[in-house]
Amino acid sequence: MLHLYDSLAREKRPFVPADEKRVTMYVCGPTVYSHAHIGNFRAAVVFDLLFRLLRRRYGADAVVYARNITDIDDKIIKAAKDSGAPIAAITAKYAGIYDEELGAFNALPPTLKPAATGHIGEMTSLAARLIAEGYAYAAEGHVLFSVAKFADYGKLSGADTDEMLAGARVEIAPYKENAADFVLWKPSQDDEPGWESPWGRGRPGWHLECSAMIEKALGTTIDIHGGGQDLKFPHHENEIAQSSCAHSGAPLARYWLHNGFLKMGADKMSKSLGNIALPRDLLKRHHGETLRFALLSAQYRQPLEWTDDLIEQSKKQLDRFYRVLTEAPGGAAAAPPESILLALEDDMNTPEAIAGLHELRDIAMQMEGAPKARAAARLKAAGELMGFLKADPEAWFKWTPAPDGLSAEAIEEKLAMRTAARQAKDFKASDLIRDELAAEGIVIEDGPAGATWRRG
RNA sequence: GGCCACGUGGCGGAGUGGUGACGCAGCGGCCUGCAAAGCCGUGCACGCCGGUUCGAUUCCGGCCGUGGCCUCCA
Repeated sequence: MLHLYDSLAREKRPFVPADEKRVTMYVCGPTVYSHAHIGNFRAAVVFDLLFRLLRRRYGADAVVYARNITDIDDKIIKAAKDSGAPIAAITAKYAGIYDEELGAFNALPPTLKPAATGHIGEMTSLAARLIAEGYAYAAEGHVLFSVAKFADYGKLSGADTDEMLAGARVEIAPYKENAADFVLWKPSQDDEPGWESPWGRGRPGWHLECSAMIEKALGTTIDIHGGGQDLKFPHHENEIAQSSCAHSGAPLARYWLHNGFLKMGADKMSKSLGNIALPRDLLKRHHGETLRFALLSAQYRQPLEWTDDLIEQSKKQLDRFYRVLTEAPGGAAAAPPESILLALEDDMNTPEAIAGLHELRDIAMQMEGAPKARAAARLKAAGELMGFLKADPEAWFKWTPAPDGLSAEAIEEKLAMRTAARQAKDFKASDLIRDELAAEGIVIEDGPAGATWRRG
């Protein structure tokens, strides 16, 4: 039984989908105006893991996972103005890069990737319904949601709007009836992209996008809504308000999941602080799977400090797993052990699941022959459930991100020279070659079947 | 100021009312020509102060510290 911590209920609850034949999950995706950072990827990887767990339990075709693309937004408009490139070119470029880089992290493609600009009609329709029902009002080309009309506003974040506004540093727009009211639709200047609407030419507010896309792609009430903790307020609070009010009080999501942040030193990693690490740069030095392992090395709700040491430790652990696979390749398909499934289904306790992988590795390493192959196959199955151990084991150890450095051929050549020297008992010469290779980051290992090399 | 998290050994990071996480690093040993890998062994950690309890790192209260949200943000 899968258990998930529901941020709205503030407790871990057994997960029971409304319809086992169609399990629905929505996760707030990227705003595509520049490169995503590794913190953005934590959410994507965490919910990719959940997607995998759901697919395993309910069947690959029974899970509908939508991750949106925000391709209309003030930051995108600014990026277009700054660069002179058309908006569509910018959004297509960064949406493509996002998918490509996430693929390197072994993330499965979501079932659906709805884009905001493809749902303008749904958004204006939703806003119009909210006005008709008395939950929203139009003013000076804007459409605003009237927070006072929704009694549950603030329930998710625990926020009291009066209190929050008292201490907040926000300027209150004059057209707002209530300071906490938020924008559903806003007018566009002539040099800004816009769409015709009953309230004049304009564009959607960010929160409205998600509500409209969820309604269209997944339905009135979805099973799981995910995102980062910083989206709780106001974004998810506003989504709940919009969707519930448009649907006669029906809940937007049955389970709300929020992942914790990556930290750089003591601070949250964020674009505004500028202390970000980009997958684009990290992938130049590290295997995507190593980075995925690092992201999953803490339970998803906990903060995780992103450091080089974390990446190195992740690599070393994966090396130990892959070593088993090189020693016992090609085992028959196997099922992951129950203990690892239990850990993962317990609100995605990845550290405990990883401990289970180490246990499997220990068992496998002490075996030989067919039993070893079976144990290795179980390790591989358990790893793959988490999106690990997907690479060819031989290739894993020889993988290098950079085209510079010694080629495999050059290494093989030196290794052959060293083997000859060793056979002649000329250890001085053989050690010299080993030192030379070590200087290039190449580790030599003498095994019963001869010498092998790997990139350390 | 309001709201919400968190504080575990050198480091990362689970978990629990009463011996074990796990990993990285370290140390000792086996193996090896020497290494590497692997194997064996090893280290009385739970922010502070009270309370509840036969017993608390684990429950309750207070304090201190750190971080997040309240403005775009995974």
